[in-house]
Amino acid sequence: MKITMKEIAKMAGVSKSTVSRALNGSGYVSGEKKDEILKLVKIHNYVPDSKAINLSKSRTMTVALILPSTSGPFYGEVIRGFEEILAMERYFTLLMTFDSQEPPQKIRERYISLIRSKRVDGAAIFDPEVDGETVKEVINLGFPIVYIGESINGVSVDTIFIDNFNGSYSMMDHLIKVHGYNRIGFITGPANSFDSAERLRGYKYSLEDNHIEFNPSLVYRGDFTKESGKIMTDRCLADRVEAIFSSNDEMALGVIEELQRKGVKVGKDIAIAGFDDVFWSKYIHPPLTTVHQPMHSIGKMAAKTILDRINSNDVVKTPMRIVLSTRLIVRN
Amino acid sequence: MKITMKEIAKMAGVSKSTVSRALNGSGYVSGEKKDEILKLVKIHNYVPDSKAINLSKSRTMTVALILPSTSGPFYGEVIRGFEEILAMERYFTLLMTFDSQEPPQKIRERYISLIRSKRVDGAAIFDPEVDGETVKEVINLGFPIVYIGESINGVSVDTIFIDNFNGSYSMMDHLIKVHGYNRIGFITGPANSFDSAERLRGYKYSLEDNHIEFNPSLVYRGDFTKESGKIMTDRCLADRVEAIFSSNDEMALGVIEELQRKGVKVGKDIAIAGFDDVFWSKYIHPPLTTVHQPMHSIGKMAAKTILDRINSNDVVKTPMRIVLSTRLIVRN
DNA sequence: TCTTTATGTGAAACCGGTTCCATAAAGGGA
DNA sequence: TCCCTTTATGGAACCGGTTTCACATAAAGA
Repeated sequence: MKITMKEIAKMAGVSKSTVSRALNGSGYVSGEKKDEILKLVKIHNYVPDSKAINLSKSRTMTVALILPSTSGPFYGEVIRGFEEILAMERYFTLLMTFDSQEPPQKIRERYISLIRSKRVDGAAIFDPEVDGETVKEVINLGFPIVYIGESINGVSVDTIFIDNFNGSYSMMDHLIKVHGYNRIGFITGPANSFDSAERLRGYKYSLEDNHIEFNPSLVYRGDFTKESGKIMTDRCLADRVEAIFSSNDEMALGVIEELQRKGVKVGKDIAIAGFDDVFWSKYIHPPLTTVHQPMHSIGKMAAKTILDRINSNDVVKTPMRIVLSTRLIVRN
Repeated sequence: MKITMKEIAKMAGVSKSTVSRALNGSGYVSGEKKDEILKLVKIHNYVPDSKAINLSKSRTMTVALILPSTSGPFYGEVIRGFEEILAMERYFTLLMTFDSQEPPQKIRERYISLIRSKRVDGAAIFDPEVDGETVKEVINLGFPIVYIGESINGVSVDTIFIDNFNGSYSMMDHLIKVHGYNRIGFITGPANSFDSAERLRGYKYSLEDNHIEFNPSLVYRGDFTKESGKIMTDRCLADRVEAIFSSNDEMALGVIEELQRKGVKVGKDIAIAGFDDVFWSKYIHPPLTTVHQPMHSIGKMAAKTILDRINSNDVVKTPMRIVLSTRLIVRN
């Protein structure tokens, strides 16, 4: 059942070393012996055991992708981009997810121990609420690591994230300049969300640059769920905003449903804009104007960055901060 | 940088064997030595190299999940269910995807070689258009394998799939018995789709059981894309059907959009039903009546089945066919 | 007191490859 | 002809753990 290199060697009347060389094309092997070995390999369907290769080469050709979930509209795209690049370089993707129920400490313990056990050659980590201390601990492991989704300050680590600020800024610019709205409400995400904070910053700066005074009472704290969008709708209506800019599509959907329930005409009486461009945002009624996030590119860049680190012997390579642009999607 | 068991042993003044036993709790180790070893392990942050463990135990604690993609509404759910179960048993998930561009032969070559290289202890394969020959080849590798998404005939292999037939049957039953429709059009998927074929079968049997004659001219060949839904709409209208049952939600959406463009009242002049219950099907206007597919459960069952095979020393265990029920979602 | 039996430990083999090194024959240049 | 490469090959060490086995000692049973 399990044929090893040793047996191939015996059958071919050569040593293991020669079989290894023949298979890898390393070192010298005479033509005839090579043919004979390759013939036997084919006949017996021999495939080297990757566990042995991994050990002796001390690398696994595997990179971990660590993220909060695999469902929902984003992560699938990230995974796809990631896997796409890794597969091209003959690397494998080890997936690790953590659900938000799990205590943060446990989550980090899990992925740190994964990395320390050297089961993977590197890791891309998408841990939206990670703290600086953890990041430091992780990079001190001396492994190729890239953090996704957040700009981590004060720590030397490769990061890849989305330009939330400019995405938000340009959406506001659109609402103000193209549609002429002045009174625009903003629904934030949860307090600890870096993404949300950046989007709020874009909102503020755009107002300022357009000479509209920032009114804190038009900023509503949501939590990225549809439900919170619904809840905030009433308050927006009470404040008589002309447009609502929701910091994600999910809440925008909540707003739309609630408005429709109340008989308010979305897009006429009040305008809605979202952020994310999740895949259903073009299917809802009316289609949602939103900011597209290049999740697929994020996955690809993460993979490229990691491979770059793995293949670079230059240990002291300067960490990079890769910012990917968003794109305004105008629909309604 | 890299501390090994040997060095821990030397520092503790014991042999590797003792360290190994202390760490794994196997065999006898005296209390004091154990404490001393554990102390050193903690101090030096020692974590055994999983590559070495893998080799000597000849298992990897890793299971492959092989599927066509990671994006879209389905696969994320499958992955989530799969990973969820594996993580609980301290197994890892190795993800492998293939895009539809790639020639089928290459795809299979890739995953067969993955399995043969013994990089994983088992694999769940979601390969919708796999042929019987390939499946035979795969199971002859003697590895724990489960095929997802399709009932494979004549081959002894664990399979997990959705009850497309009954899902379709009960939708038809609903349309006929509850709404009293007699003239129902059916839009199929592509010719090679097993799912689509089963749904068509459900359509036919339900007609038969309800004493309505099957009319082949009311079956329209689509290809699961929204576009093909649009295209078929005209023909449905020409044939003056009372209801259209689309074999997936995507095409149903195409139909709805096309009907609305033509000014036909969806739900009044003509009824539409879909299949899949994708995320957005409840958000479109009007909300779509459809058949829910338990993708999350599929992932979970696949993982459980694989783990079961891995942990069972009973080699000749009878293959299982696990059929997961669909659920009718009535919305409009 | 004399076996058994339970406990504790290290040397060495093993998992299945890669790689270093010594050795040797063949070919090429002076 | 002599010396130096280049080509070929096998033995042995190594990667970093696990596991078997032999042996030693202490506790328990007869």
